[in-house]
Amino acid sequence: MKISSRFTVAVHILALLSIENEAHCTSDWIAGSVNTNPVVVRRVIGQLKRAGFVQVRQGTGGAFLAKDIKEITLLDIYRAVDVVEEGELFQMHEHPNPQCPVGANIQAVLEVILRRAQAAMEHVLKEIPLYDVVHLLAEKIESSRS
Amino acid sequence: MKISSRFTVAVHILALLSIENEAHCTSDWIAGSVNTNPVVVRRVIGQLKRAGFVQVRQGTGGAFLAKDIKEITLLDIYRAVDVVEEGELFQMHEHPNPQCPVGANIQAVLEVILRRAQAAMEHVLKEIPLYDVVHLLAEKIESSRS
DNA sequence: ACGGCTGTAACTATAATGGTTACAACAAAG
DNA sequence: CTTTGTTGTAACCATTATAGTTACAGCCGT
Repeated sequence: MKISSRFTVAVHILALLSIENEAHCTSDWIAGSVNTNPVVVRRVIGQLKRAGFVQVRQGTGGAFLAKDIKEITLLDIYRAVDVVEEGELFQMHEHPNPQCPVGANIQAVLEVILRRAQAAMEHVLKEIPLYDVVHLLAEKIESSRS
Repeated sequence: MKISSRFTVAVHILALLSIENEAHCTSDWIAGSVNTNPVVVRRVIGQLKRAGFVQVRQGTGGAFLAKDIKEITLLDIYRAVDVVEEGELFQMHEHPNPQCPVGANIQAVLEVILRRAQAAMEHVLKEIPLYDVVHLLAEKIESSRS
């Protein structure tokens, strides 16, 4: 099972807004870069808006960044698009038998360990500001232009 | 999205085989502890068998451990039950627009970062032998008996 | 008033999960 | 050698999430 592409799409959108900040970034135009449907883009942008990362111009349209890219981490984005519940990356089986000593205790033991594993993954995301992604991207774009 | 409970069920089963090693561990009996259907248990055991962690007695039935629990890590189990593809915890969107500088380069940038995040999570699992789980479990069982 | 864009609802296809029934193959016990 | 209990696997189902799509009311600048 994979973590929904909503997350990587959200990063794509934000990086796009940062790099093409002159353009009139409509959902249609963004969808062209991501290669998906404009409605999918609007849905993700809706979540980014609620998190305060972007704003959208009413009527005339177009999204733009509403927060410094040094102050948005990948973890913030990951949380904003709601791809993994807090502390619930791993699915436990519902009701192990409380009569069985193993069934009665396995969940408590596993929960501690699995939360730690999840936290390790999320910690990596937390340490990476969107700024880094944008700058790695800018470098790559630069070098591929040559 | 959550990682399939096949993983936690597999850990449950292996811990059960270790702790109740006297018992005649049929899929029916194990299913009673996990609280699921025996076929679900047999499917998981099939994967654990392929990985060489358990053996099953033909005809008469019953599974038992085939490897030292100090030599099985949670990562091994996680791999055995095939819950997350190698390096693909995060879903990328299929074909970002190669004409767009962002679309053309975002995946390469994200892949490095996201693989690192996944690796951090899996590293935690790698450091935990089944032995630790079984012993934490045994302690808990002991203390809840009092 | 027009035209282009957004936000959202509603519907769809696809895929994975976990549960269930069914049954052939197998081996031990009588 | 037949009975009994178990395994391995196929087949099917309900449920859920994802991602794409159509449709349309509402907004706002021109």
